[in-house]
Amino acid sequence: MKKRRLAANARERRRMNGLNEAFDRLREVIPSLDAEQKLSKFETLQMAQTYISALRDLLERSDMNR
DNA sequence: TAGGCCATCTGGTCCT
DNA sequence: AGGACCAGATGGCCTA
Repeated sequence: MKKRRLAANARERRRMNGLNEAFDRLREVIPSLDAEQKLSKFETLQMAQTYISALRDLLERSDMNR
């Protein structure tokens, strides 16, 4: 049934939209060197991981000073 | 114009 | 059964 396929396509499109919105939100919270042009999805994940590691590091250091 | 990034379609599999 | 999730294929757009 062609109708079902089309409906499934639409759902998939919506699903990917949700995913992309999540990527946009993630881009907003990670600092990027040039705010100029946006990071690709892959770059976004990489930067997020790097950023989180840096913050975790910072946290550990500040814990040590108390 | 070749390579990177992306959106969309699709069929398979898993979950409810 | 039907929806959610996933990965592969394909084609379009942009830019280095």
